[in-house]
Amino acid sequence: MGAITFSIEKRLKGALGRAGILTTPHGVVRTPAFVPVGTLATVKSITPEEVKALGAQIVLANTYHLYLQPGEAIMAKAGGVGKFMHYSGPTMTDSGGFQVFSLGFARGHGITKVLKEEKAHVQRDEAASEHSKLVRVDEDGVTFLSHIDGSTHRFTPERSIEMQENIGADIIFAFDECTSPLLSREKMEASLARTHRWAQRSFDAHTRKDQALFGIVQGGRYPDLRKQSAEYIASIDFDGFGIGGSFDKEDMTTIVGLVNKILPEEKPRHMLGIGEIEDLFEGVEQGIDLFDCAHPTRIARNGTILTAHGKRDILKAEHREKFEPIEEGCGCYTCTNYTKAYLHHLFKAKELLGYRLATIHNLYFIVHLVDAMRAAIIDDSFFDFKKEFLAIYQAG
RNA sequence: GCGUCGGUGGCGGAGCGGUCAAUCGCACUUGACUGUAAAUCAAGCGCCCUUGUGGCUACGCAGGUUCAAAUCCUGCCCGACGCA
Repeated sequence: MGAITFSIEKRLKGALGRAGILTTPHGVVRTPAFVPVGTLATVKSITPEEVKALGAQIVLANTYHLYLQPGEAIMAKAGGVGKFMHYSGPTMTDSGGFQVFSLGFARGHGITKVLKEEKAHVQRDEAASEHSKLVRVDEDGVTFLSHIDGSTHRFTPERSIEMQENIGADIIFAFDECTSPLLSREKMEASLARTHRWAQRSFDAHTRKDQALFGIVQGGRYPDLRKQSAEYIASIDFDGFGIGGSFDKEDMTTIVGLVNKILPEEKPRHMLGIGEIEDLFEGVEQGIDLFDCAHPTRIARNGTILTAHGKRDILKAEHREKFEPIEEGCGCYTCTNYTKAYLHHLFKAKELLGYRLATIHNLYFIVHLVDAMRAAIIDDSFFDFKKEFLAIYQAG
């Protein structure tokens, strides 16, 4: 080790949760923490200074997207993503493995990585392993057609690591395959075995010791495969771990708990791409230290505002004359300065400021919520906090 | 006063004898969004119901022609422009 250190400050009694401190070359992250997603070296619509100001401690960017534009060479010349985007805090990059899914099977199937009950009846295994024309997976790696211009590109574990070293984040991830939640058992097994081989190759390819490398646990919705994956990935000396892949909404908690019971507790665990309110509580309880998720920023741009009383669609006419903050008592920049009526107007008019203000609020909300979970672990009130918060949130 | 063009659903604007309850855009309503191809996408949008190759009322108003009219004819009302 060396790039990062992780220490546990307090454990959650009766569960796997913990409050910790993660130290990176660019600063400290108090965990559990929510990591805003800045795919293209920008958290869409807001500045890095605003990201910091709203309370975020670390940002995650994406290798596939940065590789396509502006290109890893630019990142390297700039002195790394952080410097390039003028963000001085800790950073991490995803390996591009998620794009195997998002540009592959997910495309055109209307399927997201977390499968909800209502959708479970649709074509469970039917064509579930097919990828779109943009992605082709083989043993050695993945061939992508650029979603931008259709040109062909090749990712292997070695290339992913090389690119991530050029991009230069503090924490990087092994190259994996994020599979569809509809994938059959048989195909899941094959994919998992390959992801394991890719994990070892990623580990072997990693040379920059000022960057931490996290291995990724897969296994879909199969508990035994998840267990097997956790054991295998834990056997490699990664600096930390990501839990990736797809889940059935109902048993995500169980699977995360099962995995975290196996992963070494002295290393940080990152839940990839999870960020709905209920899921964050479950994840923290089950021992997750970091979460990244595009959800809060994306729904913000689409007009959905997170509040303690549930989600609100700012586009609805009911907000037209509400000259009050989105959320009473919220300390974010948006709520302390602007009204629902104003945001409603901005969204109706498709004014850029609306997207900014909504993004600032949603990120503030979710970052502070996870911070509050941390505080609750420390003062032994996590379960009460969870119960009370969710009761109000889910009541709408 | 004469002439020309035009009056279509909340708005703009198609249609110009049947397949039109009426293309399309906007607006509006609802829903989705979980390691970001997303400032995006989907559905609905005359009224009624036993929800259907269902009924009813509709394309300025009133008549007429036709098996059939938003679409053709006549009159009236209204608007724009031109000429007096």
